[in-house]
Amino acid sequence: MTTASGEADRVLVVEDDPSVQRVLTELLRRDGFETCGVRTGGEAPAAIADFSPDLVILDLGLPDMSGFDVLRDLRVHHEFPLVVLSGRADETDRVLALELGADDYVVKPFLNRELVARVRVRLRRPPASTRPRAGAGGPSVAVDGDLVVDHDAREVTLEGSAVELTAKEFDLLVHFSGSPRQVFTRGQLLAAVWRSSGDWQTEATVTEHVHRLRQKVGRERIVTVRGVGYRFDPRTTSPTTA
Amino acid sequence: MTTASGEADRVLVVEDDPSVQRVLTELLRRDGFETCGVRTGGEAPAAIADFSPDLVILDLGLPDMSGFDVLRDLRVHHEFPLVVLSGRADETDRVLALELGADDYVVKPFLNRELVARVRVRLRRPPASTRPRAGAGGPSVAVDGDLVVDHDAREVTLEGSAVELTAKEFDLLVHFSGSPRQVFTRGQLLAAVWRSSGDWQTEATVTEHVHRLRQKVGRERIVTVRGVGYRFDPRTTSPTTA
DNA sequence: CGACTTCCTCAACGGACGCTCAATTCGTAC
DNA sequence: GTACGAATTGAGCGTCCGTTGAGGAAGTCG
Repeated sequence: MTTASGEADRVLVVEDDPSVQRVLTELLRRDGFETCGVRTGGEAPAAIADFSPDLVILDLGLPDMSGFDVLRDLRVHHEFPLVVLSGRADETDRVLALELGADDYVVKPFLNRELVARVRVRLRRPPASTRPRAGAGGPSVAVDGDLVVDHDAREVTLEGSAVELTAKEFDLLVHFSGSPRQVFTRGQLLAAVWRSSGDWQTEATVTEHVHRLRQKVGRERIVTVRGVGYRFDPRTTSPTTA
Repeated sequence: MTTASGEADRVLVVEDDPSVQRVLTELLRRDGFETCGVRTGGEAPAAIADFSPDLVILDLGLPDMSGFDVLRDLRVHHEFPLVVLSGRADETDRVLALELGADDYVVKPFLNRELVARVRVRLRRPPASTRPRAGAGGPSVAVDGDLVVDHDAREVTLEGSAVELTAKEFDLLVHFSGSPRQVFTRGQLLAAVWRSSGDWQTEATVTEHVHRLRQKVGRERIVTVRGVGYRFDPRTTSPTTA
């Protein structure tokens, strides 16, 4: 029952010691995972792009850069579960790694079956992570009735004529149209759309942008869920029509 | 910055050793969690119903029953993250606990700050973009005869037509429909649905909301258990059908 | 390098919605 | 018949949302 739907989960192992690397990949492969290994933190980004892992095992004691830096970088750009391996058992290191975004911290030397079990637990939680990230995966154009959202061109047309959206308005619309009928709280929208800026904005900002967006794409497309947040409702005109 | 919007996460500690119990609850409380402690596995279900924890810490070495049995039972009925504590360091125990549904396994004696860090990791809110779509995990739509409860959209339809529910009414319905035929006292419903506001509301408020909910989803679905509370009874139309 | 434009942020306010609770009526158990 | 618990109603009041406008940052053009 490891892999519900045919496809094996992919695990990327970032580990400089060749023997540990071999043990890990062999263990995981025997357990039904697809694996890929790199030796340095510098190679990780490319490997992630090529391999699209569902989970990453990261050795903190890499030769080329601080493991904590690698960890932070990975966490900023990616959402897959991240299991940290380390030779250091200090509490400080453990806490730091976990707070930087690691989902688990395993001290070397590790127990083989336990490590595999921990990997499986991390892959069990979020059942099917949304894979369509890398270029080819997701559709670059979302359509809803007479509203067309072109992600690549960052352009929106309504009834055939272009709609001028600002950057934030567009990001907001993309987020909404990517999960139709899903209710988002203002906090969630802040986290998703205002991700870049370090300082936390007020939730009033979200309210105001929703207001602007409504004026431009039609008031009825974004419905207010009082006490909770907002939801993007696709135009379900008369289903009989077409 | 712990949680997005004000509300403290609740942690239930199931641990027989009083001193460990005290250390744990004190640690967590100092870190901003609400805590509740019980001493045996047998007390756990009632504590969960009353306290509605967001995470449970479970000592495997309980006096009254096998920790593994408790673990399995909890996992069957609940979805909250579950951190296992144990004095036993054998790999077999670790693997077994993880495969039975534990989300983490910490060996005693534990490091205080690490344990808190691990609790926080398990409670870390999944980024909005990772939200499980309809499908696995927790079903995002509950159906009962002609009543459909869409959790993501926070929308309810009865016989195909939409029902307008307020925020509290919806939360209440979700809680009920998540545990059909389970009787809840008004106090339990307050703890589960009215969790945000620090001051305890009157139980009369629950009565009144049940009343409103009945008007909207059908009187017969919510049964009064006199002297105790309420229970959600699914439409057991003709069992012969289907 | 400076003026202009665009857009982001947030505070302020009016209005509406819904939460809360008290008071009264109803039903049931003893 | 009486007493206790639940149902129902209604009104006060707090909270949340929509809207507007001003201040300010960032980018653009001359």
